[in-house]
Amino acid sequence: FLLPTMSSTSFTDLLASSGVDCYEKDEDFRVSGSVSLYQNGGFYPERTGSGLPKFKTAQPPPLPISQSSHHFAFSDFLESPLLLSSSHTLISPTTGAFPFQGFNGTNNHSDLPWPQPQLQSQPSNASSALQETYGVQDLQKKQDLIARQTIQGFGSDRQMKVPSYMVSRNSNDGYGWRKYGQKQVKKSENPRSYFKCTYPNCVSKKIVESASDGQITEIIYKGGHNHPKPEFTKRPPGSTSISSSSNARRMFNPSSVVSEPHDQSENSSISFDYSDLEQKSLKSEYGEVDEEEEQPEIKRLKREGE
DNA sequence: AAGCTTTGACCTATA
DNA sequence: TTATAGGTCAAAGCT
Repeated sequence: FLLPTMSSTSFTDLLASSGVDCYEKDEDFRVSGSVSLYQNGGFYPERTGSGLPKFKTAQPPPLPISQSSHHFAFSDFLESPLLLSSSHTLISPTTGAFPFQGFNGTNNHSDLPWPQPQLQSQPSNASSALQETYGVQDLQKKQDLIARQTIQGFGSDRQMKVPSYMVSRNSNDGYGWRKYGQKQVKKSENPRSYFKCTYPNCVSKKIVESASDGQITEIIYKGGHNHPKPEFTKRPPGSTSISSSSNARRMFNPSSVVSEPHDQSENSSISFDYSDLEQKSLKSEYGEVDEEEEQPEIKRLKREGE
């Protein structure tokens, strides 16, 4: 299942899917692979007995991810934050930081096409990481922090910021988000922006904490989407790239045909094509060779899957 | 005109 | 009960 290309997926591709891709077909709350980070990091929204999302959970439930491919789209894997921890992490084009490099091999998934069960079932890893990262002594009091394990602290011994282009465009995760508030909170020097999913009746929300320079320092997801990613996104005329939405859609309807191989949507609230951006960034700023070689492969394989 | 962001006010939970 | 902080509302303005 195209696994060989997964390791080539850049970290930024994964981060780009900052949304909790947890479209539910039923109350079973089946989630797709991209939730793995949330599992480890606590973004995973927990369900209460009433079926309502339970936010800020400290103990993410066991991840019911099927490792079979039929619940999983390649594009979702491409977007999966899981790979953020892979050995193929990239230098952030915007920050110059090495995102998610803090695992130091203990949670190295570089050779894993999919989150390993033991990792999924060990939320304490996140706790430990946080404890090391932040020196948190009282995890009971910090469960909220754990639940909202941020990208910046995910197994890292130093703050890792998400390149601003990944989120600052307001959800490069294929979903539409509408900002409904902003607040300066005490616990953080950076203001928080509050977003709601624009899909009708979708209660999914996210909170983005960003520094003054536009860099995202924290992303908190609340609730899961009760719908697939929008299939059609706005895009500039003449665009020929595939959007993450289109890719994701295939997960729900594998037989669907994506007419355009590379939907490059630049609509700020719908989707954003990071792969192109990343490629450009890598080429122009870092002269990345691997990505230059492998990105076309990814695109080619994407087309093959259609 | 629709949909978005901004932003002060308001609501709610917690200590 | 009150103070505080975080989250949300909603009117206004913008694109």
